[in-house]
Amino acid sequence: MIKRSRQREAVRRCLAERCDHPTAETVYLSIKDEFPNISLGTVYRNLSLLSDMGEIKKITVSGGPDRFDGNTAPHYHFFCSRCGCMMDMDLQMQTDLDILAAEHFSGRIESHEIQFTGICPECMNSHKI
Amino acid sequence: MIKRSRQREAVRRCLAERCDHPTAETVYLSIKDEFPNISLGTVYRNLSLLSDMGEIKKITVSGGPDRFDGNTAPHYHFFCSRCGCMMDMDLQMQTDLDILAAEHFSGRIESHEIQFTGICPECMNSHKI
DNA sequence: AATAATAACAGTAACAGTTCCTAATATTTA
DNA sequence: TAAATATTAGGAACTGTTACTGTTATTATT
Repeated sequence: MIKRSRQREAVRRCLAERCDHPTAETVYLSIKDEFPNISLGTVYRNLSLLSDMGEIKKITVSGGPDRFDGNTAPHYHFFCSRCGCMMDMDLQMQTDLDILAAEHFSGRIESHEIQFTGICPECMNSHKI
Repeated sequence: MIKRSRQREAVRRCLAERCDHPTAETVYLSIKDEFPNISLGTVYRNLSLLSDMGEIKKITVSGGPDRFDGNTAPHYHFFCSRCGCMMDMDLQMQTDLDILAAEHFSGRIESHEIQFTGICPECMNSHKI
């Protein structure tokens, strides 16, 4: 039986409010204003709990800590190789990819994820490249 | 100036020979037959060295250690959610995706990666699902 | 071939991100 | 209100990876 907790609410709320796909550490620091002595372990536990319940999404990034996404609707991500920021892509789901991939595959394909890489808009502006 | 070393050759050869996208640990154990006292650090160092030189590719997997791929030609991957194995997909590169994604994006898109998820052929056979 | 220069090594300590443990606290049930 | 128990804070422990150090292997020079 699951009980509600203020800390878990705060984690949930934090992810709902921001769209920058924060890390556990960032969520922790962000919540610390409201709960000065929240534990990092609590943040981790609730992040994976919410993730297991399907209320948030965990995003694995190469060579860095995991990030979390409050937007559970299927969508793709962009990762800036310059500043390391991550953002959602405005691109409809390519459902046909699963079908296309299944043609030469004898297993079962359930889903796919796409991660784009490049230079984010902000980096394009701030530095001349 | 880079000098050749038997250990690095072994790492390179190991990845060239197998197509199961081994982890650093797996490469280490595999090489240990030939070099009984090779250091895990040496394996890590050479894996990232070869990766930096573009001779192999590093693959980041959610909730597990990094894997390495001796096939540097652009291709997509499949990850089995049951046994955790990883395999190459027989699907041509969807280069149009970068163009499509760029339409509603003011940054610069350089590339993309796709990872399919589901049940691998072997798991489909061995267990009735 | 011998020597010098230095890249790479083995071994190990340190590190980052994450999970696990315990006694205390908060939430729910009765 | 009291009992039951999920959750917490805090910190120890764990995993994957990188960095450090003195030694060894490889290459360049003589």
